[in-house]
Amino acid sequence: MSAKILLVEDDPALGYVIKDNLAHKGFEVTLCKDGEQGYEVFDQQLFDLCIFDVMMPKKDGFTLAQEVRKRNSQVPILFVTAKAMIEDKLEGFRAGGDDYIVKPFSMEELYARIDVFLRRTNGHLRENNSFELGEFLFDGKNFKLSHPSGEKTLTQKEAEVMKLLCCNKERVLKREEILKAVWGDDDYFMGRSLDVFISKLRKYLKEDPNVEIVNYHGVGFKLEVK
Amino acid sequence: MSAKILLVEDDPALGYVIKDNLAHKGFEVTLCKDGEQGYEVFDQQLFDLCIFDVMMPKKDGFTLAQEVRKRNSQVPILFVTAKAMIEDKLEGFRAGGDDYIVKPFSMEELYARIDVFLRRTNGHLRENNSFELGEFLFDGKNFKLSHPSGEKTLTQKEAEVMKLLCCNKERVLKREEILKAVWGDDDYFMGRSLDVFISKLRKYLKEDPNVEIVNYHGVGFKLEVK
DNA sequence: ACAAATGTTAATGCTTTGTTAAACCAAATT
DNA sequence: AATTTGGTTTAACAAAGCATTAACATTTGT
Repeated sequence: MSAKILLVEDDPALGYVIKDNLAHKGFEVTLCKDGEQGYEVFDQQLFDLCIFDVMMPKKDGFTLAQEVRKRNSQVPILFVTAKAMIEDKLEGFRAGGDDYIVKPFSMEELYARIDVFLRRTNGHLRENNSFELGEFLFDGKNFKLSHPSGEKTLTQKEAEVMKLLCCNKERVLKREEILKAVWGDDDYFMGRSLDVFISKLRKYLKEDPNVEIVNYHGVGFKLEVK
Repeated sequence: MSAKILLVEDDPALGYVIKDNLAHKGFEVTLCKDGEQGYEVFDQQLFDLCIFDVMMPKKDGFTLAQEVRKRNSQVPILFVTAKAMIEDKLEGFRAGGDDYIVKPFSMEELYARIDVFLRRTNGHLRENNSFELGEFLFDGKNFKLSHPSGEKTLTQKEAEVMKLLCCNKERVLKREEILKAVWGDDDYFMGRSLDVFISKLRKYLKEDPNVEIVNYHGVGFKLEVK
């Protein structure tokens, strides 16, 4: 399954070159021309990796990255920067698990970086599997949902759905996306099964009225924390 | 008692970020800027863990590690490497009980590694593989499981499974991981064999109701001590 | 008001796990 | 070389644990 990459780059020429190259390598690339558009698109799809140019009109790469992170999404982000930028800022992000690449760079270099990230994601290294959800704490690794009032161990499927929701907190996940990610496929019965799981999770989460899985009729679900 | 960590990293920015983060987590970190300085410092204090950057001026991480090994065979060493290095060399070290982490990495990942190491040191007896388990004491080197009420010598396989569980106490170990680690492979019958061993170990452990091997349906097992 | 989508609960049935015993195998012993 | 012995794997069957399906209620959009 080819990795989906969100590329946000304001220079049309460069953007096109990168997209084209990556596409040839078998990646599925979505190109946006500025930070705002980038955010909109990010909000609607699941990506395996983001590549953000740092200097962009409307919304720069760092701001965009911060907004993405607010979503609690764990996608790795690779920054493209014109030259040795403010090292501090870049290092900060690096410590956060992201990386950067300095223009001009060769496609080889870019592949190398992407490779590291994707290997890491699949190679179970990137497992920050703890999520705060209002009064809850969900440990995706041990399937434990804990709350001041008690602790519940979820089943595998429950945990998988929960994790997906947590990774995409405050954002509408399409039914299809969830089914694809957790069930691997999408038919009528799986859809109903998903509903059953949502129902179960809601039951577990009802201790804290501020945490809610809301339905978007005909679209999907969103995990909200007030 | 906070663990003492020796960090040798030539990049000042990265070194600082790591040190700062670890310090916040309650570790006592000593930062050195190159291999030579690192060795001097190592020579004067006892550390619970070393983190060495591989590529450094004056003395690289591997060389430093070899010198350290000559002195003190047991400190775990975590290598930090710029990119997919010569895998062979890294794997060699890994077999020696050390580990490595590839840049860029998140602090979460780093904690996870450190955690594994320090947990391994657990019963403050890293040399003879001793683990405390409630009322039990398991000596992984001599396969002896002792309890106030008596002592039992485990067989090879029993001990291997037991040890793996002990090293990963309070964590869910996937069936696949156990099979890979103990049997080296993973087929249906090995899986059943694992179940048989779990059953045996449970029998041995039932003297202390606070020690329990719990099953995670469809996933694996976890050793819990209440 | 109607059809489609979602919520909820319960039953059904498949898969995984628990346990015991027999088969198997290799090393040690006679 | 045969036999005993200790340990691991296979087999067989019982018991749990879960996801799915079904069935029915409720909500939403048109």
